[in-house]
Amino acid sequence: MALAKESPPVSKNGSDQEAEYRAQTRLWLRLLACTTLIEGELRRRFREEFDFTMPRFDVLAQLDREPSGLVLGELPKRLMVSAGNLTPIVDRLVADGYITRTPSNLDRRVQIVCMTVEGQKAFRRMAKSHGSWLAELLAGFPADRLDGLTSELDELKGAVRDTMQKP
Amino acid sequence: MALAKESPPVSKNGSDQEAEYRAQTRLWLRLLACTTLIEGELRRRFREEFDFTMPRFDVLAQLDREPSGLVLGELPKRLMVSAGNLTPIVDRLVADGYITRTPSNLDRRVQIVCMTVEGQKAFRRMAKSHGSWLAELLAGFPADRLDGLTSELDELKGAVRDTMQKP
DNA sequence: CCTCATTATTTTATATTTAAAATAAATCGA
DNA sequence: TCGATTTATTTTAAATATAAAATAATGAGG
Repeated sequence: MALAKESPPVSKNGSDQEAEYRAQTRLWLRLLACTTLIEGELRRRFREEFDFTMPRFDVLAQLDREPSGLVLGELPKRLMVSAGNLTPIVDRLVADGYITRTPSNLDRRVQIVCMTVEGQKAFRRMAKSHGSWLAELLAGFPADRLDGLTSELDELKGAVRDTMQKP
Repeated sequence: MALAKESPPVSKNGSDQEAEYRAQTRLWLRLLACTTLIEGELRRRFREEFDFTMPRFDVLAQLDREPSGLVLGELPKRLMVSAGNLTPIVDRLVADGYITRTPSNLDRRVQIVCMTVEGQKAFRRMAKSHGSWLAELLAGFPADRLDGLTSELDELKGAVRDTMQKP
């Protein structure tokens, strides 16, 4: 591997560094603003229309793609839901009849969660609304730039994840 | 006003619409993923290093730019903190000696909050860490594309806000 | 004045979130 | 097999979030 010649200068002078700091902060604030704006509106509508929270919807969304069910412990890995948080969410989804939770025969620590038929119906109804709400909110953004922005964010996500995994 | 000739076709055919839905959903999922990834890491570090939450930091950040203090009711407008939520946050910042809260003489309903000297010191210390953490997390993203991405997100935010304000 | 509507803030009730401790079951190595 | 470690999940405790009701002060009209 080439050790020297890591393209541009490795260290930056003070004011370059400052400028980069500011640009990074601006980016972060915009990212946060966009997300909270959209998330707040989606959450509000989910609550009003379906008395559902986003994490509950996310759990159903995951199970919808796994008709044979999913090991409970898989969900915190795929979603932004902590394990401790998952228990009451699953409890309520079971109580509402949207999913079932059955212990595995092979390993009695493991719970397998699976969507019920009502759960599937409810999920599809909600997913449809979710899609149209999103379309409504994003209607003012040019459709031909959706993919470009998505790619940039993909790259950003990858860069952040790489940095976080190093130590 | 021109009624006809709204540039491209007003309605799209089914599969175009579907494709746009998917592109919008992908964008939203990336946006959410980036934000939660960075936010989670920043929150974790804030808590570990300073025993501080982000809303508490945000309040100090606002007050830092207003040396003469701010009317309490101004904060929920500027930040993503609801009014009911603000009370316990401010209570604790007062208890910790970072800010003061004094009723206005002109209107006894109004509270004016103002940063203390200790608050300023604590804020600057935390803001410095915040900046360097962000720089660390975003180091893998090309510096010369920070501003471009920020502009795109600005536009997205504007588009969403416009849509939300219409009804 | 007096009442009604508005505004600023707090309180309340309920839900959710997180980290960390606890429980419980499985596995591995001596 | 025994004991130590790991793994899956739940429980707990503290903090926060939300909406909605309550409180309190102001101001505008009649």
